[in-house]
Amino acid sequence: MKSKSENYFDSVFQVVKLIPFGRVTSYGAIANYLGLKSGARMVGYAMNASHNQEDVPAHRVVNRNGVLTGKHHFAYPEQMQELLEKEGVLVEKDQVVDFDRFFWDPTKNLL
DNA sequence: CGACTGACGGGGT
DNA sequence: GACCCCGCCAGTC
Repeated sequence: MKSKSENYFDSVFQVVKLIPFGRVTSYGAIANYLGLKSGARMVGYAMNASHNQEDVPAHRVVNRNGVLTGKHHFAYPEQMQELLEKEGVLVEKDQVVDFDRFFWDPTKNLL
């Protein structure tokens, strides 16, 4: 089932899976890592399919503003914030506190 | 086949 | 600093 596009989603999933505990990243960063530069939206789309992938911590993926834009897509909106706070990432007003500090860039995972 | 939408980002006004 | 518009690509109506 599914189309060949599944491979594209899989690529996004793999990157998201690489996000360390207590870290967050942005859609644009993942898109850039995949070469989709402006395809940040596609990353969010892929995350929508991540519902079938428990190993994909979509809650660690926020927009470049550090805002939990996709919280509404979880089982319940508060789940995303709860999961992040459980990992030590404080969220206030649907926004990650010290986002720049917790930000994890996939292109820097080589470090 | 055509048009709109969408978990975004960047640039311009 | 806030607001608006465009682009990108894929999926759905």
